[in-house]
Amino acid sequence: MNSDYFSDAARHPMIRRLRSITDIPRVELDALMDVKMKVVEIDADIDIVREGERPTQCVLLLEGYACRYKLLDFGKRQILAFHITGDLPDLQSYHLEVMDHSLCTLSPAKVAFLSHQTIDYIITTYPKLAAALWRSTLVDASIFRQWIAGVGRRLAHERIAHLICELVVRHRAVGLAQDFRFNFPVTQAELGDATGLSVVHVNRVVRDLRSMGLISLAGGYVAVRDWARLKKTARFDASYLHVRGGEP
Amino acid sequence: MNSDYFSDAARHPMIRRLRSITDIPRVELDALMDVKMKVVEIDADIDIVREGERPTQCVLLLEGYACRYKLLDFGKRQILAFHITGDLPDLQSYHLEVMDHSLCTLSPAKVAFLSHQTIDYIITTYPKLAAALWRSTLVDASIFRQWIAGVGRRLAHERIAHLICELVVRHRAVGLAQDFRFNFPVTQAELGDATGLSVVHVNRVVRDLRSMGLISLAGGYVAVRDWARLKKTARFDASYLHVRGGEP
DNA sequence: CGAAGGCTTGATAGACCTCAAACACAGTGG
DNA sequence: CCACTGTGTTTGAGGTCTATCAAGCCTTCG
Repeated sequence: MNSDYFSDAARHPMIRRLRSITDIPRVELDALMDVKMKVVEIDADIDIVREGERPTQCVLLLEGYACRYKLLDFGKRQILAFHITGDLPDLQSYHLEVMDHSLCTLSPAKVAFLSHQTIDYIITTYPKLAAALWRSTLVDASIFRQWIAGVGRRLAHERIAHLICELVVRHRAVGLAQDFRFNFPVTQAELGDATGLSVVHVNRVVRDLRSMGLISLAGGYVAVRDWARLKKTARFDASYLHVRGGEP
Repeated sequence: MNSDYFSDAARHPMIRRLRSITDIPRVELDALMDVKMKVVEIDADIDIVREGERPTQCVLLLEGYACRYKLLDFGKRQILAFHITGDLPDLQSYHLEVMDHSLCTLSPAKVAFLSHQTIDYIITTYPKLAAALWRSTLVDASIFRQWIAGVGRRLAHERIAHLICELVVRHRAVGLAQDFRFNFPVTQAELGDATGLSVVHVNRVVRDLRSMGLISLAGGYVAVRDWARLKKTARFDASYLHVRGGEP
């Protein structure tokens, strides 16, 4: 266990995350900080949980990127969500026994494992934390809905711009993108699997967004060059992220 | 209040629904049946809640079809979910103050309203019901994930076949499609908005599925003619619906 | 330095869209 | 009873966004 993370509520990634979407009383925060978690370092491109498995614990992402995905026929893949520091990417496994998708690191990552028993204890003891955890899965669901609308009805440029807008807001909500620049260790192939596009097309769209002066994307980082115009081309409205205080 | 619905647990739509995905002790079921709900009849094509609103109650669908949708620019629309008898289509509003999408009837419907206060009472008093409600929103989220994969990576024929497979299983799970035939008061335009396709293309795909002898679709009803082949063309696996006892 | 993975670009192809119009059917009213 | 209207379905034709195939380039790393 790393005291850097867990000694101080302001630095506890899970607390930052939960507090970004809801208010939690001090007592319950303190209780959460006392929870024992096994911390593990994991390489990039490692499946943490696989579709069909029956996990007995949930993952808390402390550092790095992860994604959820489904595999389809003919090697096709659909990424369902990106996850960043503080996220609980498979909290649903607490109630849904069998994984209906897989969870995979996209970069070297540090994660903590929370046993379902522990979650049980938290939920039955701390009503506000219980509410916060439920709410967290509901925010995930809201993002899923937005993604359905994206792949269903948006053009390629809008989809990719929208995804970047989403990640900007989520990073900023937990204090990880001060100047509209943040870690983004995602290949163009993965971007394609997330947006339902081919690598080739992703590449062309990214080239366009770059040449329009909206973003720069290289070396595992995104920097937003023109937030207003990026939002406009994405037709982005952050309210679906249900962040307290709205878009930063 | 209609005693037909609420006098007997086996006929209570919400109880059928919750029991289809999880186990709930008798005491809590009885408690749920005692909950007061205002029952209202609503015409087809009426918005029950709209994006941006802050509802103080949740909807329980007693009869009829409803859908959740988002409106996009240029009159584009994306349907996010279909809802049938027993569903709680906007339960997430209990924790997410502002609606990020709208809820609309697709047929004449009968709904009951559950105030957030009532839900509060249920959750704080009956832990198994609390778990069941959370689980219900998690099943919704699982369906959203499947839909992302559908619009993102599946061909038109697969998408529509898959949607019908999903509705077959969901109807059967609550006893509403004995012989693989069930109510489906959905226009082809709405089918298109759900699958991310144009009306014209939906029409052609439906024509194909019909001529392949997989389904018949008319007069507000779907009948599955060849379940095995329909599943195969959809590449359908019901596990994402997290129905107790699996696919019927 | 060779291998591997990721990025980039060109050319061709296909799935699906848009436009347009005809058809079917139920409800309405004279 | 029959036009009239509106909504939903169906079909044809042409167009486009995006996929696929193919290949070259760059960077990283053992």
